[in-house]
Amino acid sequence: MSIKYVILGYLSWQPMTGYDVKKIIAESEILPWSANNNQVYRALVQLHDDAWVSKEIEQQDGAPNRHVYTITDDGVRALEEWVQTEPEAPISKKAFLHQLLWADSLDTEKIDSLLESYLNAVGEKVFFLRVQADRKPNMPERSMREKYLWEMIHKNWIFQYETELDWIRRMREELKELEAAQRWSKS
Amino acid sequence: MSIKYVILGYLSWQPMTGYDVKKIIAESEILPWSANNNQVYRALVQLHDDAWVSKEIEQQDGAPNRHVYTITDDGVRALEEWVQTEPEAPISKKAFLHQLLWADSLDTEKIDSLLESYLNAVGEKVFFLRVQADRKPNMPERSMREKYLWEMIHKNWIFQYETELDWIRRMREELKELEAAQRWSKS
DNA sequence: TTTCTCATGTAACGCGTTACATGATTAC
DNA sequence: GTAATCATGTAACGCGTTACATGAGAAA
Repeated sequence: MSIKYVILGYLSWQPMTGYDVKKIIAESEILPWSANNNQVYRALVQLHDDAWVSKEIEQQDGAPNRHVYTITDDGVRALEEWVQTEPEAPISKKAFLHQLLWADSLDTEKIDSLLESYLNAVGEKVFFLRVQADRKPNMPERSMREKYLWEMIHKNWIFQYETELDWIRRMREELKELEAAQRWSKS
Repeated sequence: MSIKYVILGYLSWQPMTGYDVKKIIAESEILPWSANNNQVYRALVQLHDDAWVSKEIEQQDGAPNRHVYTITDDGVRALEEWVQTEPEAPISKKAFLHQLLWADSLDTEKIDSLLESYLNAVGEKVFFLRVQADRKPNMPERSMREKYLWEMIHKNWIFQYETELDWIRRMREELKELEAAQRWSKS
């Protein structure tokens, strides 16, 4: 997936330095990158090579010079094209589900406590998503519709994790019932 | 995430060759790997080096010899430990949402048709998930509980994509309303 | 005095992907 | 005759990660 275009997107909102971009990516709950220097600074070099951004160097003393990147007309066009590329279904990595596939060797209590841990992990994630959806840092609101788009995108993530929470709760109950039913049939 | 352990899991169900493993991964709707040779055959070499699987070579003529891998006691133990490792929240890559973030430069009709394409992509995915959840290929059912676990894992994926479909439908309606409201206020 | 923020960059490595390579048998 | 299935493997490459490297000023 293209971190390159995501960065270009933010530059279409405001001119920024690599350091700024890095911070936005690191703080965001919905951008799935770790925001390491390697990727961000390289992407900016690429964007500059493509002439999708221009670069201005602000002299500083006491700190390295700031390289401020600004989107160009070519960049605006490239972004608009990318936005219209054929949508693809999301791809999720649910490592825990792969663990669960082979969890039948554990007793039901152990499985239940694993599910509880999973519930907590997902719950925490939702919590931070909610906080960020409320505070709206680094969220462009250049029009009512843009504001709506951003809010819905945040809701998308919240809904996804809430669906997960429902699934966990349901599973914990049903596993208890299954266990009870089997104990009954054995005695 | 560890394709290595997923492969070990399947070997805990049945002894298999690399070719068999590859087919299972390729056919599965819920395993997120492309099942390329490089990964599968290397993983099997690693598992063998770890002594988590043993290897038997079946002589054949007309085709390469079959290398049949069988899980060892050490392997069973390693799998059981891995199953109990601390669960982590899922990580999703929703490339389309990143496109939508910067879609405010498009008119509402264009956005709607993008959403429609996304709806189709996700709808197709759900369809195949449903088919596979029904047919249950390569699904171990060594106990009632294992059967239940596998069914719930498939449902998890179906629920996730259905939540996505609901979100898309809602968004398409709300965007139309927003558009109408704004046209009203302008005239 | 230690830690945080600002600000840029490089090196080494892991995981995953596509494509390449071989070759017999079976099905259409 | 062409394509799919069986069956093993290697090479090149891209994307992402952690860790390394530097260095000043401000805050705790």
